[in-house]
Amino acid sequence: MDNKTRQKYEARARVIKAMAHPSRLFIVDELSRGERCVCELRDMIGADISTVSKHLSVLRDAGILDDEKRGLQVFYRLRVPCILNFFGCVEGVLQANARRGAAVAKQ
Amino acid sequence: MDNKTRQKYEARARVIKAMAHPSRLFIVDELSRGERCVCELRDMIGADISTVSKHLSVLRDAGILDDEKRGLQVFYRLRVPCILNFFGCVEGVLQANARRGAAVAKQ
DNA sequence: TTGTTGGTTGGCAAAATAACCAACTAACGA
DNA sequence: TCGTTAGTTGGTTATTTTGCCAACCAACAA
Repeated sequence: MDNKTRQKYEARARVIKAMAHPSRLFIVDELSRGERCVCELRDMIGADISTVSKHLSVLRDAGILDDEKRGLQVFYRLRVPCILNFFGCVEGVLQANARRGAAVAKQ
Repeated sequence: MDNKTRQKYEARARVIKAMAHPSRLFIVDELSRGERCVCELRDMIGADISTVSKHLSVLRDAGILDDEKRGLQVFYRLRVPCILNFFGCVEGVLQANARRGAAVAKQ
């Protein structure tokens, strides 16, 4: 694998990595229904606000979210809606796993 | 977020996490063109075979790959082709980032 | 100006990942 | 049986990620 190819996959991995955390997946899912401020997300997730803020900046830095400050609050929204397509496929994987789990259990 | 919801996002994150590495992304991409044995992937990736083997088991354990031993070799293949849809969206994010980077540079 | 609210940043400790080497197993051939 | 090849597993070390607390910043109100 040459250097250019390696860089291509590293760039892709940075985007995927940004999604690779339960709270961050929740955020993406929630923002698919419209923008939310940090405090709303903190209430839903139930973690320290600094933790939520860091998750949001991971997603923003990856190019998945945009932020906008209005008054005291900062609102985040999805920048790339196609990111939602992930969920369908991931659910498919999980359901296939469940079926396989059941089949293995029967053996 | 209740416990059941948390578990849902944890399950999804496990699948996404399995993809969140440059070599594993490369493997998924390569297997989209057909099954490959471990040694072929090792040659392409250029890492120790034990490293490649561990990457493959991460993807298999997540339910993304299937493996089959034939003779001395173990062949891996994609179990869930829809995983490829990820790439299109990820490329879109990267291109949007590049445009934004150019725009920021112009400021 | 002072206080308050909403959010970000720095720092730290704990946990998870990653890569290699070494040891091992399985399948095959001589 | 013995050696070889293909791959997996265990162990170790280095790096990254995570989450909280504390300190800080920005916008607004009193």
